[in-house]
Amino acid sequence: MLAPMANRAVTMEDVAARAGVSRALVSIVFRGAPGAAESTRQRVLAAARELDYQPDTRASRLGRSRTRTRTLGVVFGVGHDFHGDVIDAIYASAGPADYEVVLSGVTRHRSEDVAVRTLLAEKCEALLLLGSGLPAKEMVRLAVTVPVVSLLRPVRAAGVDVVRTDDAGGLAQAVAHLGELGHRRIAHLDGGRNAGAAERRRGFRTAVRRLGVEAEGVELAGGLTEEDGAAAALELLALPGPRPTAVTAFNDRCALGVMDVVRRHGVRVPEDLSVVGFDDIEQAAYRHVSLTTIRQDVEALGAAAIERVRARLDAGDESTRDVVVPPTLVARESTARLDIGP
Amino acid sequence: MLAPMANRAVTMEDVAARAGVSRALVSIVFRGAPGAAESTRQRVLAAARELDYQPDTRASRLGRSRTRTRTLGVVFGVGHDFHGDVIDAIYASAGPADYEVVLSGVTRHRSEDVAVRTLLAEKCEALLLLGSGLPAKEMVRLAVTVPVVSLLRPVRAAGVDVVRTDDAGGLAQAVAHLGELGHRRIAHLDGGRNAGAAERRRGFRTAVRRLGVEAEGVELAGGLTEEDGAAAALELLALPGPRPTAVTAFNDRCALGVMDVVRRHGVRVPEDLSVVGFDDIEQAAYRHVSLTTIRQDVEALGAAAIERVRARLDAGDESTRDVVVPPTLVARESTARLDIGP
DNA sequence: CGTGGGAACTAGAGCGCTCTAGTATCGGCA
DNA sequence: TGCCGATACTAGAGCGCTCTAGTTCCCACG
Repeated sequence: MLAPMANRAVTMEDVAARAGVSRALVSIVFRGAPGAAESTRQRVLAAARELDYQPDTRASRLGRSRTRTRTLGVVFGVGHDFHGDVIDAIYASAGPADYEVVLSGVTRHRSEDVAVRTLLAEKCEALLLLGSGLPAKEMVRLAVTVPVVSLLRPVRAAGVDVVRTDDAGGLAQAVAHLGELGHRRIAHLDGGRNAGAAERRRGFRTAVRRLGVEAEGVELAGGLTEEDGAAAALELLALPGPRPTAVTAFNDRCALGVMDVVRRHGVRVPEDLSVVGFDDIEQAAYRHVSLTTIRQDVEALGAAAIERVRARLDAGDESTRDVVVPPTLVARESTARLDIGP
Repeated sequence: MLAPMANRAVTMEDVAARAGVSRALVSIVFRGAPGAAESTRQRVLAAARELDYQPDTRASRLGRSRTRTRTLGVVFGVGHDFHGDVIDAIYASAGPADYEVVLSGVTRHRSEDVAVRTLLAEKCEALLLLGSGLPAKEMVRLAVTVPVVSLLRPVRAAGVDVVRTDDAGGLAQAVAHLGELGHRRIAHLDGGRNAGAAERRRGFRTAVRRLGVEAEGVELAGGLTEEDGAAAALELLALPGPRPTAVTAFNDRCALGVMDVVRRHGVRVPEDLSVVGFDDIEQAAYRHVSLTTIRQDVEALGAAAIERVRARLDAGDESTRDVVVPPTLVARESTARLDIGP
C-alpha cells in the first residue's frame, strides 16, 4: 500500500525516498556491493519490502553493460528431457558464480539460428549450446564475438570450448560389464551423426577388441528415439547366425525401444538378451524398466561449462578446452550373466 | 570491417551516422513504424547490414516501458515434452501478434516461484503458466498485478484466464470409441491431483453411464509417468472378477507404462486389452507403439492463450475466461473390437 | 591539534533504445 | 499567391538501473 504514485511500478527511486537514502545506495544494497552500513542495508531492505519493490533486470543489465552484463545464454531443445537435467545443473552452478541465465529454446518451428540470435540480442556474455546441431564453421564464427561452449556435442572448432561426457569410456564400461557377465557376441546400436555417436562407436569397438579373440561386435543403425531402437530390434532379430546376447544402445530411449520390441517377439530381457543404455534418464530407474545404463554426470557437466565461462570471462583464459567428464555404470536388471547352454 | 570504434558494440547511433540519418529514424525503421520513406528505409537497412548491427533487446524493452513492453513470460517444465509442443505453438502465435516471448524453466531445483519472480523482474506484461502447480490463491495474487493465463490446468481463480483442453469431452470420446468397439467393462487410470485429472475422471464417469446399464467403469490410481502406469497395470491384473477389456489412461506416458507391463504378463494389446492414452505425444505415433489417444490441439491452445493476452492487453477486456479447446480421437492400433467369446 | 585515511554515502553521467513534440518540405487547391 | 495538410525527418527527454568520481564524516595517530 502507500503506492508512491498511482499505477506506476515501484522503482529504486521510490525505495530510496522511503528509506531516506540515495538511489545509488539502494543499488549498492541490492547488488550486494560493499559500501553500505549494516543498519542502512536493513532499512533499505525494509523499505523495499514495504513497497513490494521488484528490481528491473532489463534496466540492470543495460546499466551494467558499460562493464559486464554477467548474463549467460543457453540454447536447448525444448522438451528434450536430458537437456532439462543439464539446465538444472547449469542453474545450480551459475548462481554462485554470479551469472544470470537466459534460456532460448529450439523447437520444430524455431531454429537454433533464431535461438542464438535472440540471445545475442540480449547481449549475453557467453553462449552455452546443448547438443547443438550448428555446423562447426558457424560455431567458429560465433566464437569470434562471444565465448561459446558446446555441451554434449564434441566439435573441433577453433575457440569453441567443449564440455562432454567421456562417451568412448562410457561404452567401454558398458562392454566391460557385459564381458564380465560372460557376453562375447555384443551388438551396438549406433547413433549415426548425433552428438557423441562417433565417440561411443569408437569406444565400443575398442572395448570389444579388448574382450579377446572370441568376442565379436555387431553394429546396427540406431538413433535417438524409441522408434529408432524399435527398428534396430527388428534388424537384430533378423540377423543371420547366432544372435548377439547383449546390446549397447546409443541412449536410454533407444534401449527402451529395443526392449519393448524384442520382448514382444518372445525374447526375454535380461535372460535372453542383456541391454545397456546411455544417459540414465528418469525412466531408466523406473522399477518396471530397471535399465542398466551409463550415467552422465549432469552436475559435473553443468559445473564444467560454467567453469569454462568463468575461465574465459573472469580469468582471461584464452585457450580452447575440451573438458571430458567421466560417466559411471549403473547396473540394474536389464543385464544378466550369460547362461551357457540351456 | 569499418568498426566504428575499437571493441565497442555497434549501436543505432553508428548505423544512423553511416546512413546519414538520425538515431530516431533508425529506430523507426527497425520497429517497422510508419514514417520512413522507402528509399531511406533501404539505406538504413543497408548500413545496418554493413556494420553487422544487432539491436539490443534489453534497451529496446527498457525504452518501451513508458508505453508497453510487449513481452510475454512463459513458465514451463524443462524437459516436459508436451510443454515443448505448447511452447512451439506459443512462439508461433506470439510473433504475428508482435509479442516477445521470454522463457523461465521449472526444474527439480528451480521452483515455479523463482521462475515467476524472474519473469516479473523482466517486466513481462503477461504470464503464461504451463500446467502450473501454483496454489489458486497465489495465482490470484499475481493476477492483480499482471494478466495470468493458466494453460492446461483449470483453476477457479478470480482474474486468472484458463486455456485448456476439453478433458471431460476427450474422455467421453475415448469411452465412446471403446463402446463402439464393443467394450463394456472399462478401467480408467486416474491422474490424481494433476492438471486436468478431475475433469477427465468426470468425463469418464459420464461416458460410461451413457454406454448403458451393462457398462461398468473401474477407477484405478494412475499418474503422469510410465511408472504410474506400470503400477496401475499390476493393480489391473490383480483385480477380482472379470478383467476390464479396455483402459483409458490419464495420459500417453501412463498408457505406455500399462502396455509395457501387461504385455509382459502375457496380456496382448489390443487383442486382450484395448488402451487409450491422452495428449498424443510423439511416441504415441511411433510404429511399434501405435497408441490410440486423445490428441490435444496444441496450436489451438497456444493461439487461444495469446488471444487472451491480446484481449486483455490490446483490447482492454476485463472478463475472466475459461477457454476450452476440443481434442480429437486419434485411432491407432492399441484399440480393437472386442471379440466376444474365444 | 592537525591530518591522513577509510567507511558511508551521493551526484550525475551514462547504457541503447523509444517516442512525443516538434521542424522542414512539398504538392494541391481555393 | 497563400495556406493547409500530409509526409519525412529530428531533437531530446525519458526508461530504471550501474558505477565512477566525488563529498562528508569520523577516528586513529604523530
